[in-house]
Amino acid sequence: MLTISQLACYSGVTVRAVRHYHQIGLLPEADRDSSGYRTYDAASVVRLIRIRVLANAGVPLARIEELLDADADDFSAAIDDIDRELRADIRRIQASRKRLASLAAGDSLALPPSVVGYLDRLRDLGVDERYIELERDSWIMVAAQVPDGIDEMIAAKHAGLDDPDMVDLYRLLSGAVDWPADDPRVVEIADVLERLMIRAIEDGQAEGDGFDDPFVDFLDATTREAAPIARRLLAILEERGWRGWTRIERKPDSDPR
Amino acid sequence: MLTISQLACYSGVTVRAVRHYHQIGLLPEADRDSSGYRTYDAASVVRLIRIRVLANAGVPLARIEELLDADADDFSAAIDDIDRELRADIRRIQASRKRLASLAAGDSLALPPSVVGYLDRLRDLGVDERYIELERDSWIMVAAQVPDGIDEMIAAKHAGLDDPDMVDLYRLLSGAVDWPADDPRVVEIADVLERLMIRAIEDGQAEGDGFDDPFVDFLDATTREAAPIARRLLAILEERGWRGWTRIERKPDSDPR
DNA sequence: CTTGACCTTGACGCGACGTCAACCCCGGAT
DNA sequence: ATCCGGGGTTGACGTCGCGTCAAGGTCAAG
Repeated sequence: MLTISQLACYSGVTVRAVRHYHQIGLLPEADRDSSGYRTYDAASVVRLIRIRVLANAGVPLARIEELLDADADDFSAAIDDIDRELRADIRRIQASRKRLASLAAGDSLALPPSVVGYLDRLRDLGVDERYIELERDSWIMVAAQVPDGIDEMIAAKHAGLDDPDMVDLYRLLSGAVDWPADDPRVVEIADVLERLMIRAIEDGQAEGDGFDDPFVDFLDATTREAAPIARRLLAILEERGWRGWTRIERKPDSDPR
Repeated sequence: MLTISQLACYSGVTVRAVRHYHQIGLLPEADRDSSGYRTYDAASVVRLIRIRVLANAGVPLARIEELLDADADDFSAAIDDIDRELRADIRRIQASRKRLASLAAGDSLALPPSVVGYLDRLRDLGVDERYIELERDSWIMVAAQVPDGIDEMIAAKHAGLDDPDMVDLYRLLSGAVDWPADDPRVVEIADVLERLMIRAIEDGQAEGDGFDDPFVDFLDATTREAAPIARRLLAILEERGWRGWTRIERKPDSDPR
């Protein structure tokens, strides 16, 4: 008769594992000797070795019992099933590795390459780094919201930069992050911006953006918090009949001028 | 300002996950409104999205914080490190899959192919299935104990079957599993067995088997329990100066005849 | 008689949350 | 005023396969 540590040794498992198998019912509770020690025999060793073989092959403990006394067909069906799960595990990890690799390749922690390219272009235009960080954060949120539409949106933004007014706008905004809330130059920004918006609507660029309204409101609110001047700018635009910043939209009751 | 579910929605995580990140300190505890609700802003969304990007790339939560504000070198070093771990995970699972495949291929739940072949040969010799099961269980234990030596041992057993006495022995043992404990034919078995043992010693086959003594004792004890006749057989051999069954060995004080 | 190596049960810990439970808060309909 | 449904809050348990510690009882040997 064997003690639990001898059983464990001959079966190649730890004592703790044996007790665990008892606990979950995989190994039936063993007989006890006069002082309460568990006693085992060769049959226990053989059963435990079989359990280990299956466990080492990646079979979950909960499924081992059914395998131990399954006929050949059920057995191989179960094996197929388990192998499928193992393959799925591997695929999951490989997907992680791909994402990890794209992070290492420079994806600026949540930004697709197209956005990185766009921000680089802004940098080339001389836009202030602090303003770029504001844009970047917005793009991070947008990319998380509509991951499939992001490249298209960025393409549209690139096209927008062909308009000198847009370049002008960025130059103005870039400096404006420091302006006090009542800086009068804000009107200049509003003028440029309004021209751009009117042209965007004429060109039919102000179509569905795929966002839902609360998200647009949230981005607008974020913009308002971003710099002292932002609140004023949006207020002026609102006076002139525009609705927000994120989405180009006229207020329903505004005259078309 | 956002509620927790809005934050979760914009960041692509579950509410529970957000609270979990609070709990482990990955996301700093948010401010509360008058009724105790957590309130969030855009910065929270951005941070949470970054956390998700890293988590989805397989970075353990515990290591995400250090990555969020690491410089490029530390970052890519950490990424390499994590990728190594992911590769190790994959290798582990693939090792499991290999073992699983060899199970499906017929490895009789813990038996290497060489042993299966040997047992098949016994079957061909007409050995009773019940006796074969006894041998099989012993081989399972032996294979678990000395996995690297098993093929060599089986080769030696195959060679042993060239001796007609060995075939004879198996025939006798095969029938003997049913004999009552006092069956007189046991002497016949002892005679054959003793001839074989003497020859084995002469041929130098009784060398180190790689087992330690307690394991040999255990196998002997198991043998004694296996059939009614076994105890008698071993007792007779002991009278004649032999020590056990698993290991061919003379008792130290026995005359060399 | 002590020592050290065994055995026993019970419990927490890991990782990343999912899933109750029990209760609070708020706005809208009855 | 009340109810309802859909938010929010904390707290706790479950997952999986054990490792590890705690606090004690048992046993063979010196």
